[in-house]
Amino acid sequence: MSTDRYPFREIEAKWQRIWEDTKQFRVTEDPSRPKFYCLEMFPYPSGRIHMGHVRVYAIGDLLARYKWMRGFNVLHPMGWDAFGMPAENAAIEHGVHPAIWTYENIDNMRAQLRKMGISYDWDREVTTCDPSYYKWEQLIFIRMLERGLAYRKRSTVNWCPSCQTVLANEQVEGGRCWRCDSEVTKRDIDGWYFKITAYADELLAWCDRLTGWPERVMIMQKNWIGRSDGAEFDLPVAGRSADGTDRPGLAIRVFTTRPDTAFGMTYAVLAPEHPLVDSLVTDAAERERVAAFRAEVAKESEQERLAEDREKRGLRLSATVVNPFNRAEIPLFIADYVLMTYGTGAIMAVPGEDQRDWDFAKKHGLPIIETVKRPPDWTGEAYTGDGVKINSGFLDGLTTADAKRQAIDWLVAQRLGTAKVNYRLRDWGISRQRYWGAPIPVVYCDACGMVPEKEENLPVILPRDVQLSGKGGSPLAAAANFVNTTCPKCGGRARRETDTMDTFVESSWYFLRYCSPTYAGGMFERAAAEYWMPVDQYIGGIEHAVLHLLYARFYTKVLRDLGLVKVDEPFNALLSQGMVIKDGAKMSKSKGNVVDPDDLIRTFGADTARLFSLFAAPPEKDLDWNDHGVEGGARFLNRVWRFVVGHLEELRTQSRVGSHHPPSIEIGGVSATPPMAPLSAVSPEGRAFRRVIHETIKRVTDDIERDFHFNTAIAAIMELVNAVYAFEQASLDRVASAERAALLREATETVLQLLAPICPHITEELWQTLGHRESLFRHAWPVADAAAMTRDEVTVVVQVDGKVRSRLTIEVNAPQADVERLALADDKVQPWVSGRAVEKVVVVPRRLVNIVTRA
RNA sequence: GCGAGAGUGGCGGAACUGGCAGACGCGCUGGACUUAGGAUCCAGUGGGUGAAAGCCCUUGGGGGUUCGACUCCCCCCUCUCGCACCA
Repeated sequence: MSTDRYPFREIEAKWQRIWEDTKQFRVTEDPSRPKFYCLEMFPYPSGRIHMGHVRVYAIGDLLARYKWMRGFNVLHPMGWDAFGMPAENAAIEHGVHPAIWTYENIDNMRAQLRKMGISYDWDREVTTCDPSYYKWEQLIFIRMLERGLAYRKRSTVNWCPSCQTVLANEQVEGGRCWRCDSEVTKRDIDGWYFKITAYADELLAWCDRLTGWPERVMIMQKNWIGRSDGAEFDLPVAGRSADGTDRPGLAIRVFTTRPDTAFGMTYAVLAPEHPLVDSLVTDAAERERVAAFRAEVAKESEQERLAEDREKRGLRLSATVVNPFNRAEIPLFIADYVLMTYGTGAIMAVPGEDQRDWDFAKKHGLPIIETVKRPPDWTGEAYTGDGVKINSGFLDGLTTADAKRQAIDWLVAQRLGTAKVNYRLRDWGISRQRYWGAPIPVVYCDACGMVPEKEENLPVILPRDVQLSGKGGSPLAAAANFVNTTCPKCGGRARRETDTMDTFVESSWYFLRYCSPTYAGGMFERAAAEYWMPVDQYIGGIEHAVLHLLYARFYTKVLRDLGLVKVDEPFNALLSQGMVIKDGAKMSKSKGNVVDPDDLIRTFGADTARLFSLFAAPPEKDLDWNDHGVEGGARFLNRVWRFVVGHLEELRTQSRVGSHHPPSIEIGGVSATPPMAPLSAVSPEGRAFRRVIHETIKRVTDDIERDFHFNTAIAAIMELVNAVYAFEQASLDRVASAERAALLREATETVLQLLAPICPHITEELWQTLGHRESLFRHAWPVADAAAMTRDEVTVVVQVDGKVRSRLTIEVNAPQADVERLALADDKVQPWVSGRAVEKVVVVPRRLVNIVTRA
């Protein structure tokens, strides 16, 4: 590699120091300026940053600095998602206290991030394991408790045997723990829940309103919430009416999205764990069969669940139920394909219109009734499409949609059921049987039961001295000083809750804390939050599509309903960046394809690392890391450096074309250079070059502004630099030296300005070298000069029958007829037209002519 | 199975509302400067054919719409991601 690289080490250290010493990126609320809240997902302090961090923070900094140059008041903070399992595991393995481990890691990572030269307002740094932070979420917990939004229940939960804790549904991916990839098992356990289901509809509705979010993420969230509209009604158990009347004594409540198919119900199914099963069994023998079936299902469920084409297993009960629609008595089963966790845990089975029921019916020899007329060419099994109702009593002849409504109306009229909406979304289980998390601020008193801690006693501080074994059970339970307390209500003896909160609770509101990070009077200062919120641009990995991003949306709505914030949604726009890949695989130690950002920055500098991260791929796509590509980035920056340093004398002698020392105007604290006056009497080379300069400004601005296409923005800057080199050569004897110097100056400054958000150090340095006293980031983003971009002539492609045969250079506004005539007369076109009849000529102004011929 | 997205040179990737396919970078080839260069600069670089001008082919495959298709429509293939018995 290069031996004469620009001195990036000194430059980067120098500017990082200057930005910090002058607190250049410190911001305060300023109602007179437009604000821009730019936020990247804060990191877990694992100890070292990785290339994924480099990428996301490079993207964020580009946007922040760009907006800064556009005159926005930019909030760009950084902090630490500091609670979590790895700290605890480190403690168990190496005997370091999680707090020490965490804070050391934070120091390391902060130092690493500083070397990237990102425009953070470090005065706003937030660390979630600090009691002054989690105090406020304890307070909110109590508020939620008061409103029934936090509650405790015993339930079957996801248990990670490796992490020794409960996981929320969102934290199980394909039956495995999201963090450690262990297979998740089931457990019945008491725990705390946040009632996210109360917001299911609102979360869903906003999915369509958050237009700044990627479609993909919104679809994932919609699917996760999983709203389905249908009906719920009772199937009376035959011979079990309460008092010999029609009113059902014992009945099975079922949920269906297809009430229109009720006449096709030929059996019904309960989940094996359904609580009613016990009261339905008639004798000891059946009880035994049921117990055996349940045991079998429980045993195999975990592995079987993942098996493809799993056979549906079921057991017929002696009890039968009555289909209220047609009074038919039908068999009742328990079967593994019905889940207790969804709907009512029981279904009406309509094999004619449901493939699962069809499979089961075939296996158990149950009748199949079609209730929707099949299309003429139908050859499938269960038919799930729309159509006209048949075999359905009073619904016959209706469309499926009408029949659904009528069936529900009928159920309501008969007082048998109602319309019902079900969600796949479950309440968020937030209890963790771990130490390194925020304590849940409640106590258990023998006399008063569960009692929230008094607000004035908050925060409930996580005790320092705790034995961590990793062997299971909440570690806090063994901390007698912590557990034993007094009841906030009666003053009697009480025990503290020993579970801690899911760390996703901290990340559900950190963006609010950044608005007023040291505020001691509450979670955040109202005025500050009202000024800064919502986040204008959020940037982070797709892996949080339904985790953090859903929780944060929910939590924000809770805070809104508690009267604390005004916004409905925390993040106006989301950019979800792709992974960093190398050699076709995600970087990992086991694959040996890890690139260490420290090494990278040491060898090439932060500017190069950032440049390549942004250049190699558009942000939403995976980035294929390539060491040679990085060298290309370094080469480009060297090229910029060499040009400026090598032409310093010439560049310094001249101010910009059009005006000497353009006056500065102030836009929101940023001094703007007004557009250049149009040039008069300059050489053709000079005009062409200046057009390239201003076209580049437009391209780069559009690429950033329109769709985050930073890779093409960088390509455009590279083209401009190439053009600078070319012009430098070409202009030597053809352009007057004053004009040449002025244009080179304008081009150079433009390059530095456009490159500034991407590579802030080298550009600051060269900007200063050119004689500027003030930081580049106190100068405005350049504005493309429309006059410079006008052209007199354009190249028009001439096609004959769709194939390019020639090119014409013509006046921009040449009349269509002239263009057509010139094209037909062209030497290279002639041979292709002669002997053939010209059928028509298509002229696309300023672009192309297509001559269509016929033999 | 359902849902979403993607298939373009040796590689990463460009191509706005249909209008010169392959920008920019990597790699490679040649040249210049050099004691030397793995530095730098210049030139070339989709495939085929040709001495050259040129011609033909080319955006996963096959149809279609159109003067014109990477772009729009239909069918198929492959890959990635998400959900996965959600009634």
